[in-house]
Amino acid sequence: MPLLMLKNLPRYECLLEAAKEFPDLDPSACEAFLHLLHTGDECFRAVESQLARHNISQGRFGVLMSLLNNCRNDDGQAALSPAGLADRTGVTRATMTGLIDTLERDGLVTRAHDTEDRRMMVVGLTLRGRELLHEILPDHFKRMAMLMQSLDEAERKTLVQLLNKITTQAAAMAPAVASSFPAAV
Amino acid sequence: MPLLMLKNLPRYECLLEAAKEFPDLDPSACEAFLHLLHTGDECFRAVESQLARHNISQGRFGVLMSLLNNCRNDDGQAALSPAGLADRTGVTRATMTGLIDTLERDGLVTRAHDTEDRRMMVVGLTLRGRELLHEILPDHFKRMAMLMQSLDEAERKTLVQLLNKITTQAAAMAPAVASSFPAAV
DNA sequence: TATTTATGGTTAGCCGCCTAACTATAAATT
DNA sequence: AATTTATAGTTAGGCGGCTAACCATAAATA
Repeated sequence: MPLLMLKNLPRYECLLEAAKEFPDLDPSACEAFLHLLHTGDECFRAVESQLARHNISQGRFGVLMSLLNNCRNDDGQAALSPAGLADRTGVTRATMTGLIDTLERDGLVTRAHDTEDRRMMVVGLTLRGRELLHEILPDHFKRMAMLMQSLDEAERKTLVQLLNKITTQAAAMAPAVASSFPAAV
Repeated sequence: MPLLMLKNLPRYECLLEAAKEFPDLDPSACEAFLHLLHTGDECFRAVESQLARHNISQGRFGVLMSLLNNCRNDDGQAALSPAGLADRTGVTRATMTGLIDTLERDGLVTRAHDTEDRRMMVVGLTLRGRELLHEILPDHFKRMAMLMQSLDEAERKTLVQLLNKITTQAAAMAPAVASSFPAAV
Protein backbone atom coordinates (compact mmCIF):
# COMPACT_ATOMS: atom_id res chain seq x y z
CA MET A 1 0.00 0.00 0.00
CA PRO A 2 1.67 3.18 -1.15
CA LEU A 3 2.32 6.34 0.68
CA LEU A 4 1.35 9.10 -1.65
CA MET A 5 3.21 12.37 -1.73
CA LEU A 6 5.65 11.33 0.85
CA LYS A 7 9.39 11.52 0.87
CA ASN A 8 10.01 8.18 -0.69
CA LEU A 9 8.36 7.28 -3.94
CA PRO A 10 6.13 4.22 -4.01
CA ARG A 11 6.91 1.40 -6.39
CA TYR A 12 4.60 1.02 -9.34
CA GLU A 13 3.27 -2.27 -8.02
CA CYS A 14 2.13 -0.50 -4.90
CA LEU A 15 0.22 1.96 -7.05
CA LEU A 16 -1.49 -0.90 -8.81
CA GLU A 17 -2.46 -2.28 -5.46
CA ALA A 18 -3.81 1.06 -4.28
CA ALA A 19 -5.84 1.43 -7.45
CA LYS A 20 -7.90 -1.56 -6.38
CA GLU A 21 -9.11 0.38 -3.42
CA PHE A 22 -9.21 3.86 -4.90
CA PRO A 23 -10.90 3.63 -8.29
CA ASP A 24 -10.00 7.20 -9.12
CA LEU A 25 -6.33 6.45 -8.87
CA ASP A 26 -4.67 6.03 -12.25
CA PRO A 27 -1.40 4.20 -11.56
CA SER A 28 0.67 5.49 -14.43
CA ALA A 29 -0.61 9.03 -13.99
CA CYS A 30 0.14 8.86 -10.31
CA GLU A 31 3.59 7.49 -10.96
CA ALA A 32 4.42 10.18 -13.48
CA PHE A 33 3.03 12.86 -11.21
CA LEU A 34 4.99 11.77 -8.19
CA HIS A 35 8.18 11.37 -10.15
CA LEU A 36 7.75 14.83 -11.59
CA LEU A 37 7.33 16.42 -8.19
CA HIS A 38 10.12 14.36 -6.71
CA THR A 39 12.60 15.18 -9.46
CA GLY A 40 11.69 18.83 -9.34
CA ASP A 41 12.29 18.77 -5.64
CA GLU A 42 15.69 17.16 -6.01
CA CYS A 43 16.74 19.62 -8.69
CA PHE A 44 15.54 22.50 -6.63
CA ARG A 45 17.57 21.30 -3.70
CA ALA A 46 20.68 20.73 -5.76
CA VAL A 47 20.69 24.34 -6.88
CA GLU A 48 19.30 25.88 -3.74
CA SER A 49 21.96 24.34 -1.54
CA GLN A 50 24.64 26.19 -3.47
CA LEU A 51 22.78 29.47 -3.14
CA ALA A 52 22.34 28.88 0.56
CA ARG A 53 26.10 28.80 1.00
CA HIS A 54 25.99 32.47 0.11
CA ASN A 55 23.04 33.01 2.42
CA ILE A 56 20.76 33.49 -0.54
CA SER A 57 17.35 31.83 -0.64
CA GLN A 58 15.37 31.15 -3.73
CA GLY A 59 13.16 34.13 -3.11
CA ARG A 60 16.07 36.50 -2.59
CA PHE A 61 17.78 35.12 -5.67
CA GLY A 62 14.74 35.90 -7.75
CA VAL A 63 14.78 39.49 -6.56
CA LEU A 64 18.48 39.91 -7.28
CA MET A 65 18.15 38.36 -10.73
CA SER A 66 15.20 40.55 -11.57
CA LEU A 67 17.21 43.60 -10.65
CA LEU A 68 20.27 42.38 -12.54
CA ASN A 69 18.18 41.72 -15.59
CA ASN A 70 16.66 45.13 -15.34
CA CYS A 71 20.07 46.76 -15.28
CA ARG A 72 21.13 44.77 -18.30
CA ASN A 73 18.20 45.78 -20.38
CA ASP A 74 19.69 49.25 -20.34
CA ASP A 75 16.27 50.73 -20.70
CA GLY A 76 17.08 53.56 -18.36
CA GLN A 77 15.23 51.97 -15.47
CA ALA A 78 17.93 50.52 -13.32
CA ALA A 79 15.51 50.01 -10.46
CA LEU A 80 12.19 48.33 -9.94
CA SER A 81 9.25 48.85 -7.68
CA PRO A 82 8.38 46.30 -5.00
CA ALA A 83 5.18 45.55 -6.91
CA GLY A 84 7.14 45.03 -10.10
CA LEU A 85 9.49 42.69 -8.30
CA ALA A 86 6.60 40.83 -6.73
CA ASP A 87 4.99 40.38 -10.14
CA ARG A 88 8.20 39.12 -11.71
CA THR A 89 9.03 36.68 -8.96
CA GLY A 90 5.51 35.43 -8.33
CA VAL A 91 5.06 36.43 -4.71
CA THR A 92 2.72 38.89 -3.09
CA ARG A 93 3.60 42.48 -2.37
CA ALA A 94 3.47 41.69 1.33
CA THR A 95 6.09 38.98 0.93
CA MET A 96 8.22 41.23 -1.22
CA THR A 97 8.38 43.78 1.57
CA GLY A 98 10.03 41.20 3.80
CA LEU A 99 12.44 40.05 1.09
CA ILE A 100 13.54 43.58 0.37
CA ASP A 101 13.90 44.19 4.10
CA THR A 102 16.48 41.46 4.52
CA LEU A 103 18.24 42.20 1.24
CA GLU A 104 18.53 45.84 2.23
CA ARG A 105 19.72 44.82 5.65
CA ASP A 106 22.45 42.74 4.03
CA GLY A 107 23.53 45.59 1.77
CA LEU A 108 22.54 43.88 -1.46
CA VAL A 109 19.81 46.29 -2.53
CA THR A 110 18.88 49.90 -1.99
CA ARG A 111 15.39 51.19 -1.39
CA ALA A 112 14.28 54.75 -2.00
CA HIS A 113 11.11 56.73 -2.56
CA ASP A 114 10.02 57.16 -6.15
CA THR A 115 10.23 60.78 -7.18
CA GLU A 116 7.29 60.65 -9.57
CA ASP A 117 4.76 58.62 -7.61
CA ARG A 118 4.70 59.06 -3.89
CA ARG A 119 3.03 55.73 -3.31
CA MET A 120 5.99 53.92 -4.73
CA MET A 121 9.43 52.82 -3.67
CA VAL A 122 12.24 51.96 -6.03
CA VAL A 123 14.63 49.11 -5.38
CA GLY A 124 18.06 48.87 -6.93
CA LEU A 125 20.98 46.50 -6.90
CA THR A 126 24.04 47.60 -4.96
CA LEU A 127 27.55 47.03 -6.16
CA ARG A 128 27.83 44.40 -3.49
CA GLY A 129 24.69 42.72 -4.72
CA ARG A 130 26.02 42.72 -8.25
CA GLU A 131 29.35 41.33 -7.17
CA LEU A 132 27.65 38.57 -5.21
CA LEU A 133 25.66 37.56 -8.27
CA HIS A 134 28.81 37.47 -10.37
CA GLU A 135 30.32 35.25 -7.75
CA ILE A 136 27.33 32.95 -7.61
CA LEU A 137 26.15 32.66 -11.18
CA PRO A 138 28.97 30.67 -12.76
CA ASP A 139 28.56 27.81 -10.30
CA HIS A 140 24.79 28.17 -10.43
CA PHE A 141 24.70 27.59 -14.14
CA LYS A 142 27.22 24.80 -13.87
CA ARG A 143 25.05 22.92 -11.45
CA MET A 144 22.05 23.41 -13.67
CA ALA A 145 23.96 22.04 -16.62
CA MET A 146 25.30 19.17 -14.62
CA LEU A 147 21.84 18.12 -13.51
CA MET A 148 20.82 17.77 -17.13
CA GLN A 149 24.00 16.32 -18.47
CA SER A 150 22.77 12.74 -18.63
CA LEU A 151 20.15 13.85 -21.14
CA ASP A 152 21.25 14.49 -24.69
CA GLU A 153 19.81 17.29 -26.77
CA ALA A 154 17.00 15.16 -28.14
CA GLU A 155 16.02 13.94 -24.71
CA ARG A 156 15.98 17.45 -23.37
CA LYS A 157 13.75 18.52 -26.17
CA THR A 158 11.47 15.56 -25.52
CA LEU A 159 11.32 16.38 -21.86
CA VAL A 160 10.41 19.99 -22.53
CA GLN A 161 7.68 18.91 -24.93
CA LEU A 162 6.19 16.49 -22.44
CA LEU A 163 6.35 19.09 -19.72
CA ASN A 164 4.62 21.59 -21.96
CA LYS A 165 1.76 19.16 -22.47
CA ILE A 166 1.36 18.93 -18.73
CA THR A 167 1.42 22.65 -18.10
CA THR A 168 -1.13 23.11 -20.84
CA GLN A 169 -3.33 20.62 -19.05
CA ALA A 170 -2.74 22.33 -15.74
CA ALA A 171 -3.79 25.61 -17.31
CA ALA A 172 -6.92 24.04 -18.70
CA MET A 173 -7.84 22.61 -15.32
CA ALA A 174 -7.61 25.80 -13.39
CA PRO A 175 -7.17 28.91 -15.48
CA ALA A 176 -6.84 31.00 -12.36
CA VAL A 177 -3.92 28.87 -11.28
CA ALA A 178 -1.97 28.92 -14.47
CA SER A 179 0.73 31.46 -15.09
CA SER A 180 1.23 33.11 -18.41
CA PHE A 181 3.61 31.03 -20.43
CA PRO A 182 5.80 31.56 -22.27
CA ALA A 183 6.17 35.16 -21.27
CA ALA A 184 7.79 37.95 -23.12
CA VAL A 185 10.87 38.83 -21.19
CA MET B 1 18.20 38.86 -21.71
CA PRO B 2 16.43 36.25 -19.63
CA LEU B 3 15.31 36.29 -16.14
CA LEU B 4 16.33 33.03 -14.63
CA MET B 5 14.26 31.23 -12.09
CA LEU B 6 11.55 33.77 -12.18
CA LYS B 7 7.86 33.37 -12.53
CA ASN B 8 7.76 33.51 -16.29
CA LEU B 9 9.94 31.23 -18.28
CA PRO B 10 12.43 32.82 -20.66
CA ARG B 11 12.26 31.98 -24.33
CA TYR B 12 14.98 29.75 -25.67
CA GLU B 13 16.42 32.56 -27.77
CA CYS B 14 16.91 34.58 -24.62
CA LEU B 15 18.89 31.71 -23.14
CA LEU B 16 21.09 31.65 -26.21
CA GLU B 17 21.70 35.32 -25.74
CA ALA B 18 22.54 34.91 -22.08
CA ALA B 19 24.98 32.13 -22.90
CA LYS B 20 27.12 34.65 -24.72
CA GLU B 21 27.69 36.45 -21.48
CA PHE B 22 27.69 33.52 -19.10
CA PRO B 23 29.87 30.81 -20.59
CA ASP B 24 28.78 28.33 -17.95
CA LEU B 25 25.19 28.59 -19.04
CA ASP B 26 24.09 25.68 -21.19
CA PRO B 27 20.92 26.86 -22.96
CA SER B 28 19.20 23.56 -23.46
CA ALA B 29 20.06 22.39 -19.96
CA CYS B 30 18.79 25.63 -18.54
CA GLU B 31 15.62 25.41 -20.55
CA ALA B 32 14.93 21.85 -19.46
CA PHE B 33 15.73 22.71 -15.87
CA LEU B 34 13.45 25.71 -15.73
CA HIS B 35 10.63 23.88 -17.47
CA LEU B 36 10.96 21.03 -15.02
CA LEU B 37 10.72 23.31 -11.99
CA HIS B 38 7.94 25.31 -13.56
CA THR B 39 5.83 22.30 -14.45
CA GLY B 40 6.38 20.77 -11.06
CA ASP B 41 5.25 23.99 -9.51
CA GLU B 42 2.10 24.13 -11.60
CA CYS B 43 1.25 20.52 -10.81
CA PHE B 44 1.88 21.11 -7.15
CA ARG B 45 -0.46 24.05 -7.17
CA ALA B 46 -3.16 22.23 -9.06
CA VAL B 47 -3.32 19.55 -6.41
CA GLU B 48 -2.57 21.71 -3.43
CA SER B 49 -5.37 24.12 -4.17
CA GLN B 50 -7.88 21.31 -3.84
CA LEU B 51 -6.40 20.21 -0.52
CA ALA B 52 -6.47 23.78 0.70
CA ARG B 53 -10.24 23.84 0.28
CA HIS B 54 -10.31 21.34 3.10
CA ASN B 55 -7.81 23.40 5.07
CA ILE B 56 -5.12 20.81 4.49
CA SER B 57 -1.63 21.83 3.50
CA GLN B 58 0.85 19.62 1.78
CA GLY B 59 2.66 18.97 5.03
CA ARG B 60 -0.47 18.04 6.91
CA PHE B 61 -1.56 15.83 4.04
CA GLY B 62 1.67 13.91 4.25
CA VAL B 63 1.14 13.26 7.92
CA LEU B 64 -2.42 12.09 7.44
CA MET B 65 -1.44 9.82 4.55
CA SER B 66 1.40 8.32 6.53
CA LEU B 67 -0.99 7.52 9.34
CA LEU B 68 -3.59 6.15 6.95
CA ASN B 69 -1.01 3.95 5.32
CA ASN B 70 0.16 2.74 8.65
CA CYS B 71 -3.37 1.70 9.61
CA ARG B 72 -3.77 -0.12 6.32
CA ASN B 73 -0.64 -2.14 6.73
CA ASP B 74 -2.41 -3.87 9.56
CA ASP B 75 0.88 -4.53 11.23
CA GLY B 76 -0.54 -3.92 14.64
CA GLN B 77 1.00 -0.47 14.84
CA ALA B 78 -1.87 1.84 14.14
CA ALA B 79 0.10 4.84 15.33
CA LEU B 80 3.44 6.42 14.58
CA SER B 81 5.93 8.46 16.52
CA PRO B 82 6.59 12.07 15.60
CA ALA B 83 10.10 11.06 14.56
CA GLY B 84 8.72 8.30 12.38
CA LEU B 85 6.33 10.74 10.78
CA ALA B 86 9.10 13.26 10.26
CA ASP B 87 11.24 10.66 8.58
CA ARG B 88 8.44 9.55 6.30
CA THR B 89 7.42 13.00 5.25
CA GLY B 90 10.89 14.47 4.94
CA VAL B 91 10.70 17.24 7.51
CA THR B 92 12.51 17.77 10.77
CA ARG B 93 11.23 16.63 14.15
CA ALA B 94 10.83 20.25 15.14
CA THR B 95 8.57 20.91 12.17
CA MET B 96 6.61 17.79 12.87
CA THR B 97 5.79 19.01 16.34
CA GLY B 98 4.05 22.02 14.85
CA LEU B 99 2.21 19.96 12.24
CA ILE B 100 0.93 17.57 14.86
CA ASP B 101 -0.06 20.52 17.04
CA THR B 102 -2.43 21.92 14.43
CA LEU B 103 -3.71 18.52 13.33
CA GLU B 104 -4.48 17.65 16.94
CA ARG B 105 -6.10 21.02 17.43
CA ASP B 106 -8.34 20.32 14.44
CA GLY B 107 -9.30 16.89 15.76
CA LEU B 108 -7.66 14.97 12.94
CA VAL B 109 -5.03 13.14 14.99
CA THR B 110 -4.51 12.00 18.55
CA ARG B 111 -1.29 12.30 20.50
CA ALA B 112 -0.42 10.20 23.54
CA HIS B 113 2.62 9.09 25.48
CA ASP B 114 4.19 5.83 24.43
CA THR B 115 3.83 3.22 27.10
CA GLU B 116 7.10 1.45 26.35
CA ASP B 117 9.48 4.35 25.84
CA ARG B 118 8.91 7.41 27.93
CA ARG B 119 10.75 9.66 25.52
CA MET B 120 8.23 9.01 22.84
CA MET B 121 4.79 10.12 21.80
CA VAL B 122 2.47 8.17 19.55
CA VAL B 123 0.27 9.82 16.97
CA GLY B 124 -2.85 8.24 15.54
CA LEU B 125 -5.53 9.09 13.03
CA THR B 126 -8.94 9.99 14.41
CA LEU B 127 -12.17 8.85 12.85
CA ARG B 128 -12.61 12.42 11.71
CA GLY B 129 -9.19 12.41 10.13
CA ARG B 130 -9.96 9.18 8.32
CA GLU B 131 -13.27 10.48 7.11
CA LEU B 132 -11.66 13.65 5.83
CA LEU B 133 -9.15 11.64 3.85
CA HIS B 134 -11.91 9.53 2.34
CA GLU B 135 -13.62 12.74 1.36
CA ILE B 136 -10.49 14.23 -0.15
CA LEU B 137 -8.77 11.34 -1.86
CA PRO B 138 -11.14 10.64 -4.74
CA ASP B 139 -10.85 14.18 -6.07
CA HIS B 140 -7.15 14.25 -5.25
CA PHE B 141 -6.46 11.25 -7.43
CA LYS B 142 -8.76 12.58 -10.14
CA ARG B 143 -6.81 15.80 -10.37
CA MET B 144 -3.58 13.89 -10.51
CA ALA B 145 -4.90 11.78 -13.35
CA MET B 146 -6.28 14.76 -15.16
CA LEU B 147 -2.94 16.54 -15.06
CA MET B 148 -1.36 13.63 -16.88
CA GLN B 149 -4.19 12.85 -19.24
CA SER B 150 -2.63 14.52 -22.25
CA LEU B 151 0.23 12.01 -22.05
CA ASP B 152 -0.40 8.51 -23.27
CA GLU B 153 1.09 5.49 -21.54
CA ALA B 154 4.25 5.54 -23.64
CA GLU B 155 4.80 9.22 -22.99
CA ARG B 156 4.32 8.74 -19.30
CA LYS B 157 6.86 5.97 -19.31
CA THR B 158 9.28 8.14 -21.28
CA LEU B 159 8.80 10.98 -18.84
CA VAL B 160 9.49 8.76 -15.86
CA GLN B 161 12.61 7.40 -17.50
CA LEU B 162 13.94 10.87 -18.28
CA LEU B 163 13.14 12.02 -14.77
CA ASN B 164 14.95 9.02 -13.35
CA LYS B 165 18.05 9.98 -15.29
CA ILE B 166 17.93 13.41 -13.74
CA THR B 167 17.45 12.20 -10.19
CA THR B 168 20.33 9.79 -10.66
CA GLN B 169 22.44 12.73 -11.71
CA ALA B 170 21.24 14.79 -8.78
CA ALA B 171 22.21 11.96 -6.45
CA ALA B 172 25.65 11.74 -8.03
CA MET B 173 26.18 15.45 -7.58
CA ALA B 174 25.40 15.63 -3.94
CA PRO B 175 24.92 12.29 -2.24
CA ALA B 176 23.98 14.05 0.94
CA VAL B 177 21.12 15.71 -0.86
CA ALA B 178 19.64 12.70 -2.53
CA SER B 179 16.84 10.75 -1.00
CA SER B 180 16.69 7.02 -1.12
CA PHE B 181 14.88 6.01 -4.25
CA PRO B 182 12.98 3.95 -4.97
CA ALA B 183 12.03 3.17 -1.43
CA ALA B 184 10.49 0.09 -0.09
CA VAL B 185 7.07 1.05 1.08
C1' DT C 1 27.42 1.18 39.12
C1' DA C 2 28.55 5.58 37.27
C1' DT C 3 29.35 8.04 33.34
C1' DT C 4 28.93 9.06 28.60
C1' DT C 5 26.53 8.96 24.37
C1' DA C 6 22.36 8.67 21.71
C1' DT C 7 17.55 9.47 20.93
C1' DG C 8 12.90 11.81 21.20
C1' DG C 9 10.04 15.84 21.49
C1' DT C 10 9.73 20.55 22.26
C1' DT C 11 11.04 25.46 22.33
C1' DA C 12 12.96 29.76 20.59
C1' DG C 13 14.20 32.39 16.90
C1' DC C 14 14.51 33.19 12.07
C1' DC C 15 12.83 33.09 7.38
C1' DG C 16 9.53 33.15 3.68
C1' DC C 17 5.09 32.43 2.21
C1' DC C 18 0.06 33.69 2.59
C1' DT C 19 -4.43 36.73 3.62
C1' DA C 20 -6.70 40.70 5.25
C1' DA C 21 -6.52 45.17 6.74
C1' DC C 22 -4.59 49.55 6.90
C1' DT C 23 -2.68 54.23 5.40
C1' DA C 24 -1.12 57.11 1.75
C1' DT C 25 -1.39 58.42 -2.85
C1' DA C 26 -3.07 58.54 -7.58
C1' DA C 27 -6.60 58.03 -10.95
C1' DA C 28 -11.28 57.83 -12.29
C1' DT C 29 -15.89 59.23 -11.73
C1' DT C 30 -19.61 62.23 -10.41
C1' DA D 1 -14.10 70.31 -7.08
C1' DA D 2 -15.63 66.55 -4.34
C1' DT D 3 -16.16 61.85 -4.06
C1' DT D 4 -15.23 57.21 -5.22
C1' DT D 5 -12.26 53.71 -6.84
C1' DA D 6 -7.73 51.85 -7.66
C1' DT D 7 -2.97 51.21 -6.55
C1' DA D 8 1.37 50.81 -3.60
C1' DG D 9 3.69 49.41 0.44
C1' DT D 10 3.42 47.89 4.99
C1' DT D 11 1.66 45.55 9.17
C1' DA D 12 -0.36 41.83 11.85
C1' DG D 13 -1.22 37.24 12.35
C1' DG D 14 -0.93 32.53 10.89
C1' DC D 15 1.46 28.64 8.88
C1' DG D 16 5.27 25.69 7.78
C1' DG D 17 9.94 25.14 7.02
C1' DC D 18 14.72 25.39 9.18
C1' DT D 19 18.71 25.29 13.03
C1' DA D 20 20.33 25.05 17.60
C1' DA D 21 19.52 24.28 22.15
C1' DC D 22 17.19 22.20 25.80
C1' DC D 23 15.28 18.58 28.97
C1' DA D 24 13.97 13.84 29.61
C1' DT D 25 14.82 9.22 28.76
C1' DA D 26 17.19 5.17 27.00
C1' DA D 27 21.22 2.76 25.58
C1' DA D 28 26.05 2.11 25.46
C1' DT D 29 30.44 2.31 27.64
C1' DA D 30 33.92 2.42 31.26
